[in-house]
Amino acid sequence: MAALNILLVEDEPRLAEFVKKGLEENGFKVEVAFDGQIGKIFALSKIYDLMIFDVNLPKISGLELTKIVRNEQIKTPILILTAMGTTLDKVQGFEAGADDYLVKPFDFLELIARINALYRRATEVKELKKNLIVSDLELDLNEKVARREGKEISLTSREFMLLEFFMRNTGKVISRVEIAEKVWNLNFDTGTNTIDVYINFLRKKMDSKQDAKLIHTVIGMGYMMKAV
Amino acid sequence: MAALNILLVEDEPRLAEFVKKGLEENGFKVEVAFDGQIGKIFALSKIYDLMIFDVNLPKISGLELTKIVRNEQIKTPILILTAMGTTLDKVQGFEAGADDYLVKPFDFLELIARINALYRRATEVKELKKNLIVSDLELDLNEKVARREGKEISLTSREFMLLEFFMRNTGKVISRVEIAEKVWNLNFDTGTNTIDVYINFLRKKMDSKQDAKLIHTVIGMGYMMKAV
DNA sequence: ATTTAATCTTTAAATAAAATTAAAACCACA
DNA sequence: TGTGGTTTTAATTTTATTTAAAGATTAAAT
Repeated sequence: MAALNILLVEDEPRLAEFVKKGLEENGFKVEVAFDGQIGKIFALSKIYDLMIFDVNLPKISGLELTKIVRNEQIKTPILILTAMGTTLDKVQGFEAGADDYLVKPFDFLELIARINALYRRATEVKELKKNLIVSDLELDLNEKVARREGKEISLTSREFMLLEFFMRNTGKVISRVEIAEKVWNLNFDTGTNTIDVYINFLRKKMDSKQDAKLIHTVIGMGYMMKAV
Repeated sequence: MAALNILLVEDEPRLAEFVKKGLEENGFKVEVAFDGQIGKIFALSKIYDLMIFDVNLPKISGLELTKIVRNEQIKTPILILTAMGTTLDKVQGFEAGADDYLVKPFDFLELIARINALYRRATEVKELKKNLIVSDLELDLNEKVARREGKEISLTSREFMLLEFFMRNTGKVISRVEIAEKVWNLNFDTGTNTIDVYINFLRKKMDSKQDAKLIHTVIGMGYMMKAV
Protein backbone atom coordinates (compact mmCIF):
# COMPACT_ATOMS: atom_id res chain seq x y z
CA MET A 1 0.00 0.00 0.00
CA ALA A 2 1.20 3.49 -0.82
CA ALA A 3 2.41 5.55 2.12
CA LEU A 4 -0.32 7.56 3.83
CA ASN A 5 -0.08 11.30 3.28
CA ILE A 6 -0.55 13.29 6.46
CA LEU A 7 -1.03 17.03 6.91
CA LEU A 8 0.18 18.34 10.26
CA VAL A 9 -0.82 21.86 11.30
CA GLU A 10 1.20 22.80 14.37
CA ASP A 11 2.81 26.14 15.25
CA GLU A 12 5.23 24.96 17.91
CA PRO A 13 8.32 24.18 15.80
CA ARG A 14 9.90 21.63 18.10
CA LEU A 15 6.73 19.59 18.46
CA ALA A 16 6.05 19.80 14.74
CA GLU A 17 9.53 18.55 13.92
CA PHE A 18 9.34 15.79 16.48
CA VAL A 19 6.02 14.50 15.17
CA LYS A 20 7.07 14.81 11.53
CA LYS A 21 10.26 12.84 12.07
CA GLY A 22 8.56 10.20 14.14
CA LEU A 23 5.79 9.68 11.61
CA GLU A 24 8.21 9.52 8.72
CA GLU A 25 10.16 6.84 10.53
CA ASN A 26 6.92 4.90 10.67
CA GLY A 27 6.40 5.08 6.94
CA PHE A 28 4.09 8.08 6.65
CA LYS A 29 4.58 11.08 4.40
CA VAL A 30 4.11 14.30 6.35
CA GLU A 31 3.63 17.91 5.32
CA VAL A 32 3.69 20.61 7.97
CA ALA A 33 1.89 23.94 8.05
CA PHE A 34 2.84 26.36 10.81
CA ASP A 35 -0.36 28.33 11.13
CA GLY A 36 -4.06 27.94 10.47
CA GLN A 37 -4.02 30.13 7.39
CA ILE A 38 -1.43 28.04 5.58
CA GLY A 39 -2.99 24.89 6.98
CA LYS A 40 -6.25 25.89 5.34
CA ILE A 41 -4.62 26.37 1.96
CA PHE A 42 -2.95 22.98 2.17
CA ALA A 43 -6.02 21.20 3.49
CA LEU A 44 -8.24 22.51 0.72
CA SER A 45 -5.85 22.13 -2.15
CA LYS A 46 -4.48 18.66 -1.74
CA ILE A 47 -5.87 15.28 -0.93
CA TYR A 48 -4.51 13.84 2.29
CA ASP A 49 -5.21 10.56 3.99
CA LEU A 50 -5.22 12.16 7.42
CA MET A 51 -4.98 15.64 8.93
CA ILE A 52 -3.70 16.50 12.40
CA PHE A 53 -4.60 19.94 13.77
CA ASP A 54 -3.45 21.60 16.93
CA VAL A 55 -6.29 23.49 18.63
CA ASN A 56 -4.30 26.61 19.45
CA LEU A 57 -2.99 27.97 16.19
CA PRO A 58 -2.20 31.47 14.97
CA LYS A 59 -4.79 33.07 12.68
CA ILE A 60 -7.23 30.14 12.37
CA SER A 61 -7.75 27.70 15.26
CA GLY A 62 -7.77 23.97 14.77
CA LEU A 63 -11.48 23.82 15.49
CA GLU A 64 -12.30 26.51 12.95
CA LEU A 65 -10.06 24.77 10.47
CA THR A 66 -11.91 21.50 11.06
CA LYS A 67 -15.21 23.24 10.39
CA ILE A 68 -13.88 24.86 7.22
CA VAL A 69 -12.61 21.55 5.90
CA ARG A 70 -15.86 19.74 6.67
CA ASN A 71 -17.80 22.56 5.10
CA GLU A 72 -16.00 21.86 1.86
CA GLN A 73 -17.31 18.30 2.07
CA ILE A 74 -13.85 16.91 2.66
CA LYS A 75 -14.22 13.76 4.70
CA THR A 76 -10.58 13.00 5.39
CA PRO A 77 -10.13 11.80 9.00
CA ILE A 78 -9.10 14.66 11.31
CA LEU A 79 -7.24 14.21 14.57
CA ILE A 80 -7.24 17.16 16.99
CA LEU A 81 -4.43 17.93 19.43
CA THR A 82 -5.61 19.67 22.59
CA ALA A 83 -3.63 21.09 25.47
CA MET A 84 -3.93 19.42 28.86
CA GLY A 85 -6.79 20.56 31.05
CA THR A 86 -9.32 21.78 28.51
CA THR A 87 -12.09 19.26 28.91
CA LEU A 88 -14.55 21.03 26.68
CA ASP A 89 -12.43 20.56 23.58
CA LYS A 90 -13.47 16.96 23.21
CA VAL A 91 -17.11 17.80 22.65
CA GLN A 92 -16.34 20.83 20.55
CA GLY A 93 -13.96 18.80 18.45
CA PHE A 94 -16.62 16.26 17.76
CA GLU A 95 -19.17 18.89 16.90
CA ALA A 96 -16.72 20.55 14.55
CA GLY A 97 -16.33 17.24 12.77
CA ALA A 98 -13.16 15.69 14.15
CA ASP A 99 -12.76 11.92 14.30
CA ASP A 100 -10.41 11.67 17.23
CA TYR A 101 -8.50 13.84 19.65
CA LEU A 102 -5.32 13.55 21.63
CA VAL A 103 -4.31 15.44 24.76
CA LYS A 104 -0.88 17.03 24.90
CA PRO A 105 1.62 15.95 26.03
CA PHE A 106 0.98 12.63 24.35
CA ASP A 107 2.85 9.43 23.98
CA PHE A 108 4.14 9.02 20.44
CA LEU A 109 3.13 5.38 20.31
CA GLU A 110 -0.37 6.42 21.16
CA LEU A 111 -0.43 8.77 18.19
CA ILE A 112 0.62 5.91 15.91
CA ALA A 113 -2.02 3.68 17.47
CA ARG A 114 -4.72 6.27 16.88
CA ILE A 115 -3.69 6.82 13.29
CA ASN A 116 -3.87 3.11 12.67
CA ALA A 117 -7.20 2.96 14.47
CA LEU A 118 -8.63 5.57 12.14
CA TYR A 119 -7.81 3.28 9.25
CA ARG A 120 -8.97 0.08 10.81
CA ARG A 121 -12.35 -0.65 9.34
CA ALA A 122 -15.30 -2.82 10.12
CA THR A 123 -13.94 -5.66 8.07
CA GLU A 124 -11.45 -6.53 10.78
CA VAL A 125 -12.02 -9.64 12.77
CA LYS A 126 -11.48 -9.64 16.49
CA GLU A 127 -9.16 -12.23 17.89
CA LEU A 128 -10.64 -14.95 20.04
CA LYS A 129 -9.69 -14.71 23.69
CA LYS A 130 -8.74 -17.78 25.65
CA ASN A 131 -11.25 -18.82 28.28
CA LEU A 132 -10.47 -19.01 31.99
CA ILE A 133 -10.95 -22.39 33.66
CA VAL A 134 -11.01 -23.34 37.36
CA SER A 135 -12.09 -26.89 38.04
CA ASP A 136 -15.44 -27.41 36.30
CA LEU A 137 -16.05 -23.66 36.04
CA GLU A 138 -15.31 -21.94 32.76
CA LEU A 139 -15.48 -18.23 32.02
CA ASP A 140 -16.07 -17.52 28.34
CA LEU A 141 -14.43 -14.16 27.61
CA ASN A 142 -15.87 -13.99 24.10
CA GLU A 143 -19.50 -14.79 24.82
CA LYS A 144 -19.28 -13.20 28.27
CA VAL A 145 -20.94 -16.10 30.07
CA ALA A 146 -19.81 -18.63 32.65
CA ARG A 147 -20.34 -22.39 32.46
CA ARG A 148 -20.31 -24.86 35.32
CA GLU A 149 -20.29 -28.52 34.38
CA GLY A 150 -20.98 -27.22 30.88
CA LYS A 151 -24.22 -25.55 31.95
CA GLU A 152 -24.50 -21.92 31.00
CA ILE A 153 -24.71 -19.26 33.70
CA SER A 154 -25.57 -15.73 32.65
CA LEU A 155 -23.92 -12.91 34.57
CA THR A 156 -24.40 -9.16 34.80
CA SER A 157 -21.37 -7.10 33.86
CA ARG A 158 -20.42 -6.45 37.47
CA GLU A 159 -20.76 -10.11 38.36
CA PHE A 160 -18.67 -10.97 35.33
CA MET A 161 -15.87 -8.61 36.32
CA LEU A 162 -15.89 -9.93 39.86
CA LEU A 163 -15.76 -13.55 38.78
CA GLU A 164 -13.02 -12.78 36.28
CA PHE A 165 -10.98 -11.17 39.07
CA PHE A 166 -11.40 -14.25 41.24
CA MET A 167 -10.51 -16.65 38.47
CA ARG A 168 -7.40 -14.71 37.54
CA ASN A 169 -6.32 -14.95 41.20
CA THR A 170 -7.23 -18.53 42.00
CA GLY A 171 -5.60 -19.75 45.22
CA LYS A 172 -4.97 -16.25 46.53
CA VAL A 173 -6.90 -14.62 49.34
CA ILE A 174 -8.43 -11.39 48.09
CA SER A 175 -9.34 -8.58 50.45
CA ARG A 176 -12.40 -6.40 50.11
CA VAL A 177 -10.12 -3.43 49.55
CA GLU A 178 -8.54 -5.16 46.55
CA ILE A 179 -11.93 -6.04 45.14
CA ALA A 180 -13.15 -2.47 45.60
CA GLU A 181 -10.09 -1.20 43.75
CA LYS A 182 -9.97 -3.70 40.91
CA VAL A 183 -13.63 -4.41 40.29
CA TRP A 184 -15.36 -1.20 41.36
CA ASN A 185 -12.46 1.18 40.74
CA LEU A 186 -12.95 2.65 44.20
CA ASN A 187 -10.00 3.74 46.28
CA PHE A 188 -11.93 4.46 49.44
CA ASP A 189 -14.34 2.66 51.70
CA THR A 190 -17.95 3.41 50.87
CA GLY A 191 -19.12 2.07 54.21
CA THR A 192 -21.61 -0.18 52.46
CA ASN A 193 -21.65 -3.93 51.92
CA THR A 194 -21.99 -3.96 48.15
CA ILE A 195 -19.12 -6.39 47.73
CA ASP A 196 -20.57 -8.89 50.17
CA VAL A 197 -23.87 -8.70 48.35
CA TYR A 198 -22.20 -9.43 45.05
CA ILE A 199 -20.28 -12.35 46.46
CA ASN A 200 -23.65 -13.66 47.45
CA PHE A 201 -25.04 -13.11 43.92
CA LEU A 202 -22.15 -15.06 42.46
CA ARG A 203 -22.44 -17.88 44.96
CA LYS A 204 -26.13 -18.22 44.20
CA LYS A 205 -25.43 -18.50 40.51
CA MET A 206 -22.38 -20.73 40.44
CA ASP A 207 -21.79 -22.34 43.81
CA SER A 208 -24.99 -22.89 45.76
CA LYS A 209 -26.20 -25.90 43.80
CA GLN A 210 -22.78 -27.51 43.76
CA ASP A 211 -21.18 -29.74 46.37
CA ALA A 212 -17.70 -28.46 45.68
CA LYS A 213 -17.71 -24.76 46.46
CA LEU A 214 -15.22 -22.56 44.66
CA ILE A 215 -15.59 -19.26 46.52
CA HIS A 216 -14.39 -19.56 50.12
CA THR A 217 -14.72 -17.03 52.91
CA VAL A 218 -11.55 -16.30 54.87
CA ILE A 219 -12.90 -14.57 57.90
CA GLY A 220 -11.26 -11.29 58.76
CA MET A 221 -9.29 -11.31 55.51
CA GLY A 222 -11.54 -11.63 52.50
CA TYR A 223 -12.39 -14.36 50.02
CA MET A 224 -10.56 -16.93 47.95
CA MET A 225 -11.35 -18.92 44.85
CA LYS A 226 -10.04 -22.45 45.02
CA ALA A 227 -11.03 -25.91 43.85
CA VAL A 228 -11.33 -27.52 47.27
CA MET B 1 1.33 -12.57 -16.59
CA ALA B 2 0.14 -10.56 -19.55
CA ALA B 3 1.15 -6.90 -19.61
CA LEU B 4 -1.31 -4.57 -17.93
CA ASN B 5 -3.20 -2.24 -20.24
CA ILE B 6 -3.17 1.32 -19.04
CA LEU B 7 -5.11 4.30 -20.35
CA LEU B 8 -3.38 7.63 -19.79
CA VAL B 9 -5.37 10.81 -20.35
CA GLU B 10 -2.96 13.75 -20.26
CA ASP B 11 -2.88 16.85 -22.45
CA GLU B 12 0.64 17.99 -21.72
CA PRO B 13 2.58 16.20 -24.50
CA ARG B 14 5.98 16.07 -22.80
CA LEU B 15 4.59 14.64 -19.59
CA ALA B 16 2.43 12.17 -21.50
CA GLU B 17 5.41 10.95 -23.49
CA PHE B 18 7.60 10.72 -20.40
CA VAL B 19 5.06 8.65 -18.49
CA LYS B 20 4.23 6.44 -21.49
CA LYS B 21 7.89 5.60 -22.10
CA GLY B 22 8.64 5.02 -18.46
CA LEU B 23 5.68 2.72 -18.01
CA GLU B 24 6.46 0.76 -21.15
CA GLU B 25 9.99 0.22 -19.90
CA ASN B 26 8.39 -1.31 -16.82
CA GLY B 27 6.36 -3.76 -18.84
CA PHE B 28 3.02 -1.96 -19.13
CA LYS B 29 1.08 -1.34 -22.33
CA VAL B 30 0.02 2.30 -22.50
CA GLU B 31 -2.51 4.16 -24.67
CA VAL B 32 -2.61 7.94 -24.49
CA ALA B 33 -5.54 10.28 -25.03
CA PHE B 34 -4.80 13.98 -25.20
CA ASP B 35 -8.10 15.39 -24.02
CA GLY B 36 -11.10 14.39 -21.95
CA GLN B 37 -13.36 13.85 -24.94
CA ILE B 38 -11.09 11.28 -26.54
CA GLY B 39 -10.28 9.88 -23.12
CA LYS B 40 -13.98 9.24 -22.58
CA ILE B 41 -14.32 7.37 -25.87
CA PHE B 42 -11.35 5.18 -25.03
CA ALA B 43 -12.39 4.59 -21.44
CA LEU B 44 -15.89 3.49 -22.38
CA SER B 45 -15.03 1.42 -25.41
CA LYS B 46 -12.14 -0.67 -24.25
CA ILE B 47 -11.30 -2.68 -21.16
CA TYR B 48 -8.22 -1.43 -19.33
CA ASP B 49 -6.56 -2.69 -16.18
CA LEU B 50 -5.91 0.82 -14.94
CA MET B 51 -6.70 4.41 -15.96
CA ILE B 52 -4.68 7.52 -15.17
CA PHE B 53 -6.42 10.88 -15.56
CA ASP B 54 -4.98 14.34 -15.24
CA VAL B 55 -7.39 16.68 -13.46
CA ASN B 56 -6.95 19.60 -15.80
CA LEU B 57 -7.91 18.41 -19.24
CA PRO B 58 -9.43 20.15 -22.23
CA LYS B 59 -13.17 19.54 -22.81
CA ILE B 60 -13.82 17.08 -19.96
CA SER B 61 -11.90 17.29 -16.69
CA GLY B 62 -10.36 14.25 -15.06
CA LEU B 63 -12.88 14.39 -12.24
CA GLU B 64 -15.83 14.52 -14.60
CA LEU B 65 -14.32 11.71 -16.57
CA THR B 66 -13.99 9.67 -13.42
CA LYS B 67 -17.65 10.19 -12.65
CA ILE B 68 -18.68 9.28 -16.19
CA VAL B 69 -16.70 6.06 -16.04
CA ARG B 70 -18.09 5.10 -12.66
CA ASN B 71 -21.56 5.91 -13.83
CA GLU B 72 -21.15 3.27 -16.51
CA GLN B 73 -20.43 0.77 -13.73
CA ILE B 74 -16.84 0.42 -14.85
CA LYS B 75 -14.80 -0.47 -11.80
CA THR B 76 -11.32 -0.25 -13.26
CA PRO B 77 -8.92 1.41 -10.80
CA ILE B 78 -8.47 5.12 -11.52
CA LEU B 79 -5.48 7.20 -10.51
CA ILE B 80 -5.85 10.98 -10.58
CA LEU B 81 -3.00 13.39 -11.27
CA THR B 82 -3.43 16.81 -9.62
CA ALA B 83 -1.23 19.87 -9.94
CA MET B 84 0.24 21.28 -6.74
CA GLY B 85 -1.74 24.20 -5.41
CA THR B 86 -5.04 23.72 -7.23
CA THR B 87 -7.96 24.11 -4.91
CA LEU B 88 -10.36 21.24 -5.35
CA ASP B 89 -13.20 23.28 -3.98
CA LYS B 90 -16.09 20.95 -3.44
CA VAL B 91 -15.42 17.84 -5.37
CA GLN B 92 -12.88 15.44 -4.10
CA GLY B 93 -11.22 12.85 -6.28
CA PHE B 94 -12.28 10.06 -4.00
CA GLU B 95 -15.87 11.19 -4.04
CA ALA B 96 -15.84 11.16 -7.80
CA GLY B 97 -14.77 7.55 -7.56
CA ALA B 98 -11.00 7.61 -7.95
CA ASP B 99 -8.91 5.02 -6.16
CA ASP B 100 -5.72 6.98 -5.67
CA TYR B 101 -4.14 10.30 -6.59
CA LEU B 102 -0.71 11.72 -7.17
CA VAL B 103 0.43 15.33 -6.92
CA LYS B 104 2.50 16.76 -9.76
CA PRO B 105 5.43 16.92 -9.99
CA PHE B 106 5.75 13.31 -8.89
CA ASP B 107 8.49 10.80 -8.55
CA PHE B 108 8.28 8.18 -11.27
CA LEU B 109 9.07 5.35 -8.89
CA GLU B 110 6.14 6.42 -6.78
CA LEU B 111 3.87 6.19 -9.79
CA ILE B 112 5.03 2.62 -10.39
CA ALA B 113 4.51 1.79 -6.73
CA ARG B 114 0.98 3.16 -6.76
CA ILE B 115 0.08 1.34 -9.96
CA ASN B 116 1.25 -1.93 -8.50
CA ALA B 117 -0.56 -1.27 -5.24
CA LEU B 118 -3.77 -0.37 -7.05
CA TYR B 119 -3.71 -3.38 -9.26
CA ARG B 120 -2.90 -5.69 -6.39
CA ARG B 121 -5.75 -4.20 -4.43
CA ALA B 122 -8.19 -4.54 -7.28
CA THR B 123 -7.40 -8.20 -7.85
CA GLU B 124 -7.25 -9.02 -4.17
CA VAL B 125 -10.63 -7.52 -3.60
CA LYS B 126 -12.16 -9.75 -6.26
CA GLU B 127 -10.77 -12.88 -4.63
CA LEU B 128 -11.68 -11.79 -1.11
CA LYS B 129 -15.32 -11.22 -1.74
CA LYS B 130 -16.73 -14.42 -0.41
CA ASN B 131 -20.12 -13.98 1.15
CA LEU B 132 -20.56 -14.12 4.89
CA ILE B 133 -23.02 -16.66 6.24
CA VAL B 134 -24.46 -17.03 9.74
CA SER B 135 -27.26 -19.54 10.01
CA ASP B 136 -29.87 -18.61 7.39
CA LEU B 137 -28.50 -15.07 7.04
CA GLU B 138 -26.20 -14.31 4.17
CA LEU B 139 -24.38 -11.06 3.50
CA ASP B 140 -23.57 -10.58 -0.16
CA LEU B 141 -20.43 -8.47 -0.27
CA ASN B 142 -20.61 -8.03 -4.01
CA GLU B 143 -24.22 -7.03 -4.38
CA LYS B 144 -24.24 -5.25 -1.01
CA VAL B 145 -27.44 -6.86 0.15
CA ALA B 146 -28.34 -9.33 2.84
CA ARG B 147 -30.54 -12.37 2.45
CA ARG B 148 -32.44 -14.19 5.15
CA GLU B 149 -34.00 -17.51 4.19
CA GLY B 150 -33.04 -16.48 0.67
CA LYS B 151 -35.22 -13.38 0.80
CA GLU B 152 -33.44 -10.20 -0.11
CA ILE B 153 -33.02 -7.43 2.47
CA SER B 154 -31.75 -4.06 1.29
CA LEU B 155 -29.47 -2.19 3.63
CA THR B 156 -28.10 1.35 3.78
CA SER B 157 -24.33 1.61 3.80
CA ARG B 158 -24.15 2.19 7.53
CA GLU B 159 -26.43 -0.75 8.23
CA PHE B 160 -24.32 -2.85 5.90
CA MET B 161 -21.06 -1.98 7.65
CA LEU B 162 -22.62 -2.69 11.03
CA LEU B 163 -24.01 -6.05 9.96
CA GLU B 164 -20.71 -6.97 8.33
CA PHE B 165 -18.89 -6.20 11.56
CA PHE B 166 -21.30 -8.41 13.49
CA MET B 167 -21.06 -11.27 11.05
CA ARG B 168 -17.28 -11.19 11.02
CA ASN B 169 -17.36 -11.46 14.81
CA THR B 170 -20.08 -14.05 15.34
CA GLY B 171 -20.05 -15.50 18.83
CA LYS B 172 -18.21 -12.57 20.35
CA VAL B 173 -19.77 -9.87 22.48
CA ILE B 174 -19.05 -6.50 20.91
CA SER B 175 -19.09 -3.34 22.99
CA ARG B 176 -20.51 -0.03 21.85
CA VAL B 177 -17.02 1.44 22.01
CA GLU B 178 -15.75 -1.14 19.55
CA ILE B 179 -18.68 -0.51 17.24
CA ALA B 180 -18.08 3.24 17.38
CA GLU B 181 -14.44 2.69 16.48
CA LYS B 182 -14.84 0.12 13.76
CA VAL B 183 -18.10 1.14 12.12
CA TRP B 184 -18.23 4.89 12.71
CA ASN B 185 -14.47 5.45 13.01
CA LEU B 186 -15.02 7.51 16.14
CA ASN B 187 -12.54 7.25 18.95
CA PHE B 188 -14.56 9.13 21.49
CA ASP B 189 -18.02 8.98 22.96
CA THR B 190 -20.48 11.27 21.23
CA GLY B 191 -22.95 11.04 24.10
CA THR B 192 -25.74 9.96 21.78
CA ASN B 193 -27.33 6.58 21.18
CA THR B 194 -26.84 6.34 17.44
CA ILE B 195 -25.51 2.80 17.73
CA ASP B 196 -28.55 1.57 19.64
CA VAL B 197 -30.78 3.10 17.01
CA TYR B 198 -28.91 1.33 14.23
CA ILE B 199 -29.12 -1.97 16.06
CA ASN B 200 -32.83 -1.40 16.06
CA PHE B 201 -32.83 -0.67 12.29
CA LEU B 202 -31.00 -3.92 11.64
CA ARG B 203 -33.23 -5.94 13.89
CA LYS B 204 -36.32 -4.61 12.17
CA LYS B 205 -34.94 -5.62 8.81
CA MET B 206 -33.43 -9.01 9.56
CA ASP B 207 -34.57 -10.28 12.93
CA SER B 208 -37.99 -9.04 13.94
CA LYS B 209 -40.01 -11.33 11.67
CA GLN B 210 -37.91 -14.37 12.53
CA ASP B 211 -38.28 -16.74 15.42
CA ALA B 212 -34.57 -17.34 15.74
CA LYS B 213 -33.00 -13.99 16.56
CA LEU B 214 -29.39 -13.47 15.55
CA ILE B 215 -28.55 -10.20 17.28
CA HIS B 216 -28.57 -10.58 21.04
CA THR B 217 -28.32 -7.85 23.67
CA VAL B 218 -25.82 -8.50 26.43
CA ILE B 219 -26.86 -5.93 28.97
CA GLY B 220 -24.09 -3.76 30.34
CA MET B 221 -21.63 -5.20 27.81
CA GLY B 222 -22.82 -4.80 24.26
CA TYR B 223 -24.34 -6.98 21.57
CA MET B 224 -23.55 -10.34 20.04
CA MET B 225 -24.44 -12.10 16.83
CA LYS B 226 -25.09 -15.76 17.34
CA ALA B 227 -27.31 -18.48 15.92
CA VAL B 228 -29.02 -19.45 19.17
C1' DA C 1 -20.96 -25.46 76.79
C1' DT C 2 -22.30 -20.63 76.78
C1' DT C 3 -21.74 -15.94 75.90
C1' DT C 4 -20.29 -12.19 73.33
C1' DA C 5 -18.81 -9.18 69.79
C1' DA C 6 -17.36 -9.15 65.40
C1' DT C 7 -18.04 -10.63 60.97
C1' DC C 8 -20.57 -12.44 57.28
C1' DT C 9 -24.97 -13.61 54.61
C1' DT C 10 -29.45 -12.85 53.00
C1' DT C 11 -33.43 -10.33 51.67
C1' DA C 12 -36.24 -6.86 49.87
C1' DA C 13 -36.91 -2.24 48.63
C1' DA C 14 -34.98 2.06 46.63
C1' DT C 15 -32.20 3.99 43.29
C1' DA C 16 -29.71 4.21 39.12
C1' DA C 17 -28.42 2.77 34.68
C1' DA C 18 -29.16 0.72 30.27
C1' DA C 19 -31.94 -0.62 26.34
C1' DT C 20 -35.72 0.08 23.25
C1' DT C 21 -38.57 2.59 20.38
C1' DA C 22 -40.95 6.17 17.68
C1' DA C 23 -40.62 10.36 15.96
C1' DA C 24 -38.33 14.48 14.71
C1' DA C 25 -34.31 16.96 12.93
C1' DC C 26 -30.67 17.07 10.01
C1' DC C 27 -27.95 16.48 5.87
C1' DA C 28 -26.18 15.47 1.26
C1' DC C 29 -27.44 14.53 -3.14
C1' DA C 30 -30.00 14.50 -7.30
C1' DT D 1 -36.71 21.22 -3.20
C1' DG D 2 -37.81 16.61 -2.33
C1' DT D 3 -35.94 12.15 -1.04
C1' DG D 4 -33.51 8.72 1.30
C1' DG D 5 -30.12 8.14 4.48
C1' DT D 6 -28.38 9.39 8.90
C1' DT D 7 -28.31 11.21 13.44
C1' DT D 8 -30.43 13.06 17.56
C1' DT D 9 -33.93 13.51 20.99
C1' DA D 10 -36.89 12.00 24.40
C1' DA D 11 -40.31 9.00 26.58
C1' DT D 12 -40.88 4.40 28.06
C1' DT D 13 -39.64 -0.02 29.62
C1' DT D 14 -36.55 -3.22 31.40
C1' DT D 15 -32.70 -4.58 34.07
C1' DA D 16 -28.84 -3.83 37.20
C1' DT D 17 -26.82 -1.90 41.25
C1' DT D 18 -26.82 -0.14 45.71
C1' DT D 19 -28.51 0.28 50.17
C1' DA D 20 -30.11 -0.80 54.73
C1' DA D 21 -31.59 -3.77 57.99
C1' DA D 22 -32.36 -8.27 59.85
C1' DG D 23 -30.59 -12.89 60.40
C1' DA D 24 -26.82 -16.25 60.76
C1' DT D 25 -22.26 -17.70 61.72
C1' DT D 26 -17.78 -17.56 63.65
C1' DA D 27 -13.84 -17.22 66.93
C1' DA D 28 -12.45 -16.15 71.21
C1' DA D 29 -13.35 -15.51 76.16
C1' DT D 30 -15.46 -17.17 79.95
